[in-house]
Amino acid sequence: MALGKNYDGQDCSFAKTLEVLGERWTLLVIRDAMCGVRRFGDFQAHLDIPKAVLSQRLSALVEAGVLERRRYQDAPPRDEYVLTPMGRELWVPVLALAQWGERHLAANGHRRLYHHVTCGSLLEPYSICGTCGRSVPLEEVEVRPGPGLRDDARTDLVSLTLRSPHRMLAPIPDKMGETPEGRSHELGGNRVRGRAARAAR
Amino acid sequence: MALGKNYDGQDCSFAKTLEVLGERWTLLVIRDAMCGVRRFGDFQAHLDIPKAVLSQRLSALVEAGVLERRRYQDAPPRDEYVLTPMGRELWVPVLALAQWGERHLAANGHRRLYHHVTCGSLLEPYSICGTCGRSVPLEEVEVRPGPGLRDDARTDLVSLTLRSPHRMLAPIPDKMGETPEGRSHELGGNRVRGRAARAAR
DNA sequence: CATGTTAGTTCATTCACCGAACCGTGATAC
DNA sequence: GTATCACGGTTCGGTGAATGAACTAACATG
Repeated sequence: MALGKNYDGQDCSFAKTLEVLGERWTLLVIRDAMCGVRRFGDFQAHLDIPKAVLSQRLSALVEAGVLERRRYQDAPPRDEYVLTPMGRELWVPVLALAQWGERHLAANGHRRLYHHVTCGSLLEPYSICGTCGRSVPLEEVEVRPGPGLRDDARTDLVSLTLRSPHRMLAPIPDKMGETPEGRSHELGGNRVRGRAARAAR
Repeated sequence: MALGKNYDGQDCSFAKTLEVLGERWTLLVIRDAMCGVRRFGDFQAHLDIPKAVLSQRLSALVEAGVLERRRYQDAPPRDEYVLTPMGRELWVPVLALAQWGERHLAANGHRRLYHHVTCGSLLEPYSICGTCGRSVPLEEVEVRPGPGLRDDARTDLVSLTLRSPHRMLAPIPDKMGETPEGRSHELGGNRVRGRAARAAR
């Protein structure tokens, strides 16, 4: 619980919302899920979050109906976590928070640009497409790297994938384009290899 | 800090946003400020938050530029906390989160309804007025109690004020309409008297 | 001068987060 | 077949933040 249980008389749904979304890491998990992150290891490498916390957050979000846990492989049992329709509706507040941050906290220019995938236009506030004038749902959005992303040293699979334009909700691929070596410096985590073998069969 | 300091390589402003807004209680403080709560005691009584935490959150929000601390009385030095323009821009994400919660988490119907004050229409997502079609800024919004608020037992000044329609950002009044007595049951906090004396001079 | 009000701070306890280590299951290497 | 590795967790001890109660400061009231 994000705010103690004594909420019997609390008067607005905002508090209830924060009970579901307000804990540390939770909104970042949701944002990653919107970008197509589905697997435990990808969340973990990209967010650099303790596994125990990630596990608890994923379970809580499944419990709350924001994520759905889905078996995608039985051999070693593996699940992935995907947004439910209820979770996808969080696009509005998530984008609004992101755009607020871009306006007021991004010193080096925007880091992520959100485009309407059908016409390519940049999204304006409220997820409104500058060309169509319509409000664009998450399914029609593409993230592109912005100028503020220049010096991004992260080497995890999600960060690498998002260095190119990426359709929201489209799964992060199993591997990247075979960067042969010279990547094992940094702080030990963030390895990219591995899934290639299983995926190749 | 909401998420540890190791954010050198973090890739989206969303994380930075959550460093400012993501801590426990912070968004509730902002939401209260949008409703016109300005004084330490009113925040404290309405949110039922430990004073130490409230003090820390208010200072952090002032530091971040979301709130402005403003002396309103010198006799005993007293400050009030009001939203800056940057803080007022948080209306869009705050409303979006509130509306998401109302849709998905409010079992007994909506608790708060947000109306465009000039034409009276209910606000749609993105703070768009159903009648005008324009996006409505916080300054033109009125909160009204919704059907889900039926059994609201809270007796603090803010809750009492919000039982009637209230213009957003309009300060919570110093006192209510003299409910003579019969209010000192409950759990000890939440007293309403007191400010009448000073205000009357 | 005793009491009350408001906005804090201080302090001890409790709780959540953290990182490291460990575990279970299956795949791969030898 | 056995050793090793990858993945997705769980367990556990240490740390830091949240909590609630008590205390303080500055003034007002009676």
